[in-house]
Amino acid sequence: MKLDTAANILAKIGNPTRLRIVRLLVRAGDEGLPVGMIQKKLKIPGSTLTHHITHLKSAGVIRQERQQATLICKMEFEVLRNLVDYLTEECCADVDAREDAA
Amino acid sequence: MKLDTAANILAKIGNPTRLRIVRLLVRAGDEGLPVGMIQKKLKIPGSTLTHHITHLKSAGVIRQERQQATLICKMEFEVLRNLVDYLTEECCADVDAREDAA
DNA sequence: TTATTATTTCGATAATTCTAGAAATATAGT
DNA sequence: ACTATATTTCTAGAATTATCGAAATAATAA
Repeated sequence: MKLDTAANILAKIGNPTRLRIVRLLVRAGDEGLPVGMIQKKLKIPGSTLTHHITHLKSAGVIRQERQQATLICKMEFEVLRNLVDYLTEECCADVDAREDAA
Repeated sequence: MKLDTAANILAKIGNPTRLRIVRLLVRAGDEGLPVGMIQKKLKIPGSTLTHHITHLKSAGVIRQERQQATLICKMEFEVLRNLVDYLTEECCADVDAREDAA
């Protein structure tokens, strides 16, 4: 994973409201959760919620699928997993500090 | 780890310049790296670098220790590890979606 | 105590992000 | 066609963050 990609995802889920959305969707599993249900739980205006959903989608963290009149938000678990892997590698990198890699 | 704490750390390391700083410091290990060395590698003005270092310190991601005339930046590895743990728990949370937890 | 190197603080501007009301669009039922 | 529900788009103001030059401070050596 490229540094800028990782930074982008981190920045997106680094917003408290969006991190709450992510938590909800992770717990919802593969079934996902309708936008309306997320709104109900977070108690924020729809336009604000859409704003945050747009950010999460743009970073590839979630996707949306229509089911009749309602839109279901689903976690892209692999993206999240890749991010954790990236951080883990960074975190546990060999201590024999390479001089390059900036 | 509280959600807001995690979100704060994520937001801080979600900036590309700061993520580069973190990478450098992780690779530098427990010895850390002087501010000047970081500046040399990132090629950014000192005041800009200080700005980012201040953010990372405020989130507890790094600390600074003086060694004579130079300030050494060091990674707070445990904080990073805790963050990864938090994300991993979120990521691998039980699929039997709890109705609470928002 | 003057000079030098290392780093921060100050201050100002530009850029981005957040928030949310109002209007628009989409889907489906009557 | 009309209504209701679900969600987004538009828009604009507020808030936060990023950038960096100039001046200030810290530590040390000459």
